[in-house]
Amino acid sequence: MPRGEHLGEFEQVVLLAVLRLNPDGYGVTIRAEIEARTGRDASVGAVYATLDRLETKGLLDSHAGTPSPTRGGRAPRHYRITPEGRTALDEARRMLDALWDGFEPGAGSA
Amino acid sequence: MPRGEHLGEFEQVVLLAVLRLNPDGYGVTIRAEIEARTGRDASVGAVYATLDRLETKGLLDSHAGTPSPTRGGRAPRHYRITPEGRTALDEARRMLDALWDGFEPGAGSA
DNA sequence: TCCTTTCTTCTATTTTGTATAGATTGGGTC
DNA sequence: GACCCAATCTATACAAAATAGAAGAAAGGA
Repeated sequence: MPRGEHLGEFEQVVLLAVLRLNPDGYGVTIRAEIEARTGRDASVGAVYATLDRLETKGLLDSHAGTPSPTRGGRAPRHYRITPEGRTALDEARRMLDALWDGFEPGAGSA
Repeated sequence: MPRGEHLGEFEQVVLLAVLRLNPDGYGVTIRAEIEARTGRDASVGAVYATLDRLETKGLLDSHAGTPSPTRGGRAPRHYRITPEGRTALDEARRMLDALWDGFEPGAGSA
């Protein structure tokens, strides 16, 4: 198996959050989405580092936004998922589904 | 990851394979199960290292098996998932499901 | 004995994940 | 118009997880 082929756990989470917010998500809202959906409070640095890595891999791309918040603030950097990113996500999901098959979550018995 | 809170990507895969093989999986068969189900050819070292880490965390436990293969061979170490392991798996799945919700895989563009 | 088979351990290295601190930007305030 | 403040991103350092493959160990047969 060629190296660097799989999405890390947090990479999947971030990619999914970007997908949900498409195409306007940026650092702060992405982090908020993760927390809102999963209850997981990721650090700011963790989010940006992962976003950056994902962009380097071509799974995400970004462009500067216009700074128009109610008061002050630096221009946000918006992220969009690329077709490659979407494919990687589907692939990761397919893999997990194949392993879960027949063992639905919560089915403690057996 | 604050003190063993989240499962890594490969940790999830290995845990799931152990669950499927419960309670008789061991290194070699676990690796084979992963390959059979996902097509992913994980290295031997990756599997054992992960198994070990998972056991240290209490998500898996192991016991020596009896060596009864058709011909020779060292005794295998069997792995079973613990209730904590099962809980961690359900939690990881719940998190991913929450993020996928409304964006079923393969649904390409809106 | 020693060879073969099956399975596990070990060590080194790269990739991912996390935290903290700080730089940058633009608007408000006086 | 200099200064402060809040929102956002960047840099750096380090910890944990993932990878690769060679080496070691135990059991049975020739």
